[in-house]
This record gives sequence, structure tokens and C-alpha cells, in this order.
Amino acid sequence: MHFSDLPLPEAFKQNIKDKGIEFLYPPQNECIEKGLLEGADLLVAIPTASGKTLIAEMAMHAAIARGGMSLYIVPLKALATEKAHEFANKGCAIGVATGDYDQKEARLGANDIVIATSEKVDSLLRNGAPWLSRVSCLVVDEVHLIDDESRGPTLEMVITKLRHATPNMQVIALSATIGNPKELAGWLGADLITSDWRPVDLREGICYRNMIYFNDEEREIPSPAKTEDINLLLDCVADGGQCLVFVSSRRNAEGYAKRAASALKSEHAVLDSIAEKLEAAAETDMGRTLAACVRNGAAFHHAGMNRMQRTLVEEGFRSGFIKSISSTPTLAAGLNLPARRVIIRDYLRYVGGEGMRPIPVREYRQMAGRAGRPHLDPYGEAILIAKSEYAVNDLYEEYVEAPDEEVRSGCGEQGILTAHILSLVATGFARSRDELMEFLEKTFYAHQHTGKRALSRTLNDALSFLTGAEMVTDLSGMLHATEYGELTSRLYIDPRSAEMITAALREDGELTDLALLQLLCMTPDMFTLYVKKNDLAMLEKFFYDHEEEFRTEFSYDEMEEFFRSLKTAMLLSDWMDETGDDTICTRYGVGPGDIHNAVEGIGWLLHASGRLARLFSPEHRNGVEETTLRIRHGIRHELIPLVRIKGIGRVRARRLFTNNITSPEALLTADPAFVGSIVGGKTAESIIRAAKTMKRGRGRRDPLAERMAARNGENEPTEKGQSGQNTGAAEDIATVGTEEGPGAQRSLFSFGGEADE
DNA sequence: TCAGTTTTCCTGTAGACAGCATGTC
DNA sequence: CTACAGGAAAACTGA
Repeated sequence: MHFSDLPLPEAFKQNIKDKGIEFLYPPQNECIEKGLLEGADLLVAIPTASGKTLIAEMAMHAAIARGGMSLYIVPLKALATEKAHEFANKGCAIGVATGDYDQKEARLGANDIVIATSEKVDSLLRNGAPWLSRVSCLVVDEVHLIDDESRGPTLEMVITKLRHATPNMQVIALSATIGNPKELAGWLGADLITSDWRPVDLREGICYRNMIYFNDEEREIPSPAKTEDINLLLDCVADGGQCLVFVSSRRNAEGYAKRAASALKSEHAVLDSIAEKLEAAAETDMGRTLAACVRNGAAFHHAGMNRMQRTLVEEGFRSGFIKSISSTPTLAAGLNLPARRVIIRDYLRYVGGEGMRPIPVREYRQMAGRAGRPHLDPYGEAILIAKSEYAVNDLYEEYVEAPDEEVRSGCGEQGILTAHILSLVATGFARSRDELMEFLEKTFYAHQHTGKRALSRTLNDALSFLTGAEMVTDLSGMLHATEYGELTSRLYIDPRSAEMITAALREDGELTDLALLQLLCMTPDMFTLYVKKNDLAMLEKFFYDHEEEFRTEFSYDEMEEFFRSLKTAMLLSDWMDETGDDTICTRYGVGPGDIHNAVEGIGWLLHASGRLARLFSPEHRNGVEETTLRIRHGIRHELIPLVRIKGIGRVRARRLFTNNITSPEALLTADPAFVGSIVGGKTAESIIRAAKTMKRGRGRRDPLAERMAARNGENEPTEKGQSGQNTGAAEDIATVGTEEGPGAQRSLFSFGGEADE
């Protein structure tokens, strides 16, 4: 079918045509035939990169032309921004709603298409976004993620809630190939489109001893290097291609990049310029390693990296100069970054408590699907590396020829379900147990498990937890969310977390920063750092030093969990003590990206704690809010008034403070030339201007900052942080080129092995 | 005696959503 | 209390 003949808005058609697309792919045609443009519900389960996005766009534009609005649900924030760029300039207003980027409520509703993560949509539902009822076309990207243990249930509930609220809404579900597409389509009441068609040929092979075994041929590759993972790369590069290499750990990703760099030895001005950018911003060993690899045409990619590092690597690869990226699974699920050859080197991954497990078939397909850039590569190759001769056949059977796995609902899990039950009651979706049951019967879980008994029991458990916690009241069958329940639901935290937090807030006695951080790290909403053997001595010492502060209790089998929370809390407390990134990274064996994630996560929970404190324990409110600010900016107590000024962050605030400018008032009375000598002339101008406008009352009044300013004015150094570490740590920021932390930190390390049992 | 190679032992193990209110160096 | 790969240290080899 000719694209321009379709009944779609001209602006959209023109834009697609400009991209060189004239004809539709076969699966896309099939969707049109099944009524894609007339509002039909469809489940499209086809391989990666076979044109799913265009299918969604066509449906959305058709729906918009009929006067409706479209919602596009994605699994990752990064994907939301990527899709926003893709959808732009096609005659429609595009809005993005994710946790860290969202427009004002009213403006979101003014868009034709809103792109959002599933959690954000859930949150919007809980907070009653009125425009959601105007959505006439819902697109769910990667709907097979319903199977995901941690986030799948949310996606499933969001789909169920939206359809429950707007029954005649069109649903387009996009999925990877799955084992039970009919079952999923049955739940959605959708027509099913399956296909194994691809725009670029995909050749799947197994490599063993420099021989690649495809189903129809075998080919020997040259072996200039010792290991075949590098030979596979060199072979592909010699042919003008690029490689994505998937490995099981960060260390392996970095290790591969180092070997690839010394084997490739690429030279190019573009590589040098990327490497210089990386070098200039590198604060850690990892950053320097990355820069050195990139200079030679190789890179790695994992979650320990920060945003800038990742972006530079992705761009360098897209521009063709970086020849290989060795990556943990980050890249498989995330951005669209295809390559001629995909090398799946590690097909085993460590699973806590189970040892090494083979990765799921779906994940293999996800990675393999990255092979072959449409219009650029003649074909794509996905190559698994076998560790032994017999593994060649095994891998062929277990991955290449294996059937797709089925999607299973995770909504039977009580812990997760409780949060959703609460939200259903709080938002008025359901007002009684019967209505809840009626709703739950619309889930995919109920569709998969026909007996009601298990679901009914889980519901009872969830309700008794919620009533016991006084989040929900049951007045002769009528369910009602209390203020506490309502707040928990809107804050989007797990009811179990809310209970842990309020319990600690209600307890008598002082709640120190550290105790609060550690407590929050124990909640199911916080992800925590992995504890290494090397950390144990440090953690144990730290624990005994602060034993009486902690509010959480733990039994022997929660030991690991406790240590993880302790390590994470320790990192965060270093962060708000202004310890430098590089020091933190080496001390805890993490990357800058990990610091960011931890700060981000705890910031959210701290915000929630502040709100809970207002409700239950006003005497803790100020303390919690102060900690929230300190975490957000990574600053010690005394800098709080300064960071209120626009343009001042942790670094400038510390510089000003050490130069005796300790408050906005002091900044205004100081000699501008002096301020300029501290932060630079231009910056000085702008921050002084900002301080003035703030003074005029245009900035929001902040009692906390005012109290702080008053105290700082009296020149009272009030510190209650961990003694001994303060002075030296602060210098990490205040002065350039500080050598090392103070003695106290050293001795934590050298505390040594005797702490072991 | 030393450089190069093989064996043994020990260690470490992926990722990332949500609130809120606006802007780092 | 799972299992494997990678790296470092130790042991070994050959001139």
C-alpha cells in the first residue's frame, strides 16, 4: 500500500515521506487492514525494529484527526525523550510526563500526544489529572514488560485502570514476540498481529574457536588477537561495521573496552575531541578509563556512568567513529542504537541466591534485534560466544531456535497489590470490597487464573494490612481512604514504606540524619548498593560507632539487607557532607551514575517523609525538610541559605561561605568585585541580581532558610554531623586539588580483617 | 636469574520508576 | 547458601 494514499493528516504524511518512507512494511499493512485507523484494538507482537513506532504514530494521528487525544506509555524515561523527538514536527503538540520532566498539569492536557512512563501515568491517575478521560487512543510500548517482576504489575494496573475509566478507548499494544500472544490479545480484547518479518536480514550464529556457525553455513574469522570476542570485533570493523557487545557485569564491560581499544587503535580527530570532553569532566578512574578507550575507538556503557558520559558514547557510536560499545543490559532495553554486529558474549548472569542463570530468551532476542541498521547495513549479525564445543548446539537450541517465553502476570503478589488496592480506594475507583473484586477481575492476572479464590485471599490480606495501618477504614462494607492512606497513595510510595517511616517518626527521641537515611534505605522503595567483602570492616566499624542512633531492627537473615542499607546511607551521608565525587566513588566502589541514582531515590523518599511528618510528627518536620534540602544539593547544614539563590549550587555556595559570605544578605552587602574574585565576574553579577530579586520577595519565603540565615549570621558553627570527618571532607569542594580525606577516614579502611567473623 | 607461561586462588556479580519545584560549573 | 569468569598471585618452565 502506498503511504500517501492513507487517510491521515497531510502534515504527518509529508513528514514521513520526507524521511524516505513510501511504502509500508507488511506488518504495518496488516494493521491498517485490521482497522488501525478506525479505532480497532490491536496487539502487535513483532520483532524489534520492524516498524512498531510508525504503527503507533498512524493510530495516534488518526485518533487525533477524529478529535481525540493520545497517550503513549513507555517503560523508561530515556525512551520518553527519544520518542518525543521522533514524534516532533508532525503537526501535533507533544508533551512528555516523567518524574523529572513534566509540564504543568493544564499544559499537559493541551497536547495531542502525551508520552509518559507507566508509573507517571499511575501517579497522574492517583492525582486525578482530568485530561486522562479525554484520551481516545492508548499506546502501550513494550507491553510484554507486564511480565517484569518489579514494574510489570504497575503497567498491568495502569492499563486496567485506564480501560476501566474509559471503556471505548482504542488500545494499541506493542510487544516483542512472545509465547502467548493470543492470551494477551484475549485480555485486551484486541486483534492480534504477529510476524517474524524484518526490514534488515538478521543472521544468528554461534562462535566457537574463531568459527561462526550459522544455520546454513560456517565461516572462519581471522584471529589476530588472542580472544575470539576481540577477533569478532576486528572482523566486523575490517568490513566497515560496528559492534555492540553484551556482557554480564560492569567490570567486564570496562575490561572488554580496554582490550578492544588496544586492538583497534583507531585514530581520528573526532575521537580525540570526544575523549577530551570525557577527560575534562572525568572525576573518577572510570571516567579516565573511558576517555582513554574512546580515544582508540572503543567504549563501554553501564549504569555507573553519568548522563554526559553515556550521551557522548552514544553519539560517538551513532556518528560511526566509536567502533564498539561493550555494555551491560542497559543498552539492550534502552535507546535505539543499532549496529552491524551484536556480540552476546555472556549469556549467563548472576542472580542473587541462585548463582549463574542463563538469560531469558526474550532478552537474547532484544539484544539480537539491535543487529543491522536499516538502510545502512546489508544485514545484521547476532553472535553468541560458546564456551565449549557442545555449547554450540546447546546455544542454538536454547536461544536461536527457542520458542518465545510466555508473559505472566505478577499481580498475584500481595506486597505489590496492596499499593494498588490503596490507590483504587483512595481515588474512588472502588468503594467496597465487591467493587475491588470486580476491578481485579479485569486484570490480566484474573484472565490468566480463572479461579477467584487466590485473588480473593490476596485481596483480603491487602485490605487487612491497609485497615490495620489505618490507611483505609471499613464502615459496614464501605471502604474509605483516611488522610494518611490518601497521602501515601498520592506520594506514590509503597504502603509498607509509609508504615516504616511513620513508625520511626512517632517514636520518641532524636531522629538523626543518619538514622533517617538508613531507615529510608530499608524501605522497599529504595534500591541499595551491593555490599562487597571489602566493605564489611568499614561497615561494621561504622555500625558500632552509631549503633544507638539506628531505628530499624533486623534479624540474622536480614543481615545482608541491613548492611546494604547501611552502606547506602553512609554514601548519602558523605554526599551531604560535601565529600567529593571521586572520593565517594573510590570509597564505595561505585560510579557517578550510582551516586546520582541514590541521591535521586532518597530525595524522593525524604520528600515523602517530610509530608508524613507534617501529618504525624510536626516536631520532626523541620529536621526532615532540612535533610531533604541538604541531600538535594549535596551540602552541609550551613550552606542552606546560600543555595536558595538562583545560580548557586553546592560548589559556589561552599566557595562563598569559606570567604565569609554566609547568607544572601552578606552577598548583597559584599563588594561585588570581591564576589567576582570568588566565583568569576559574570557569575557574580547574575547571582547578585538573583539575590536582589529574591530579597524583593519574588522568591518564595522559606522559614527554614531564614532561621538558618539568622543562625549563620550569629556565626555559630552548628554541626551535628559525624565528628572528625567534617573539615577535611568539606575541603574536597572548597579547595582545588585536595589530596585525601583526613585520618579518620583512612583508619576506617585500615580497621582491617579482625572485624570478620 | 629472569621473562614468559600455566595453574591456582579469590573475589564480585544489571538496572532504575515515582514527588516537587525550578535551574549547575 | 547458589556458580561462574576474570584477575592477581603463585608456581612453574625453559633458556
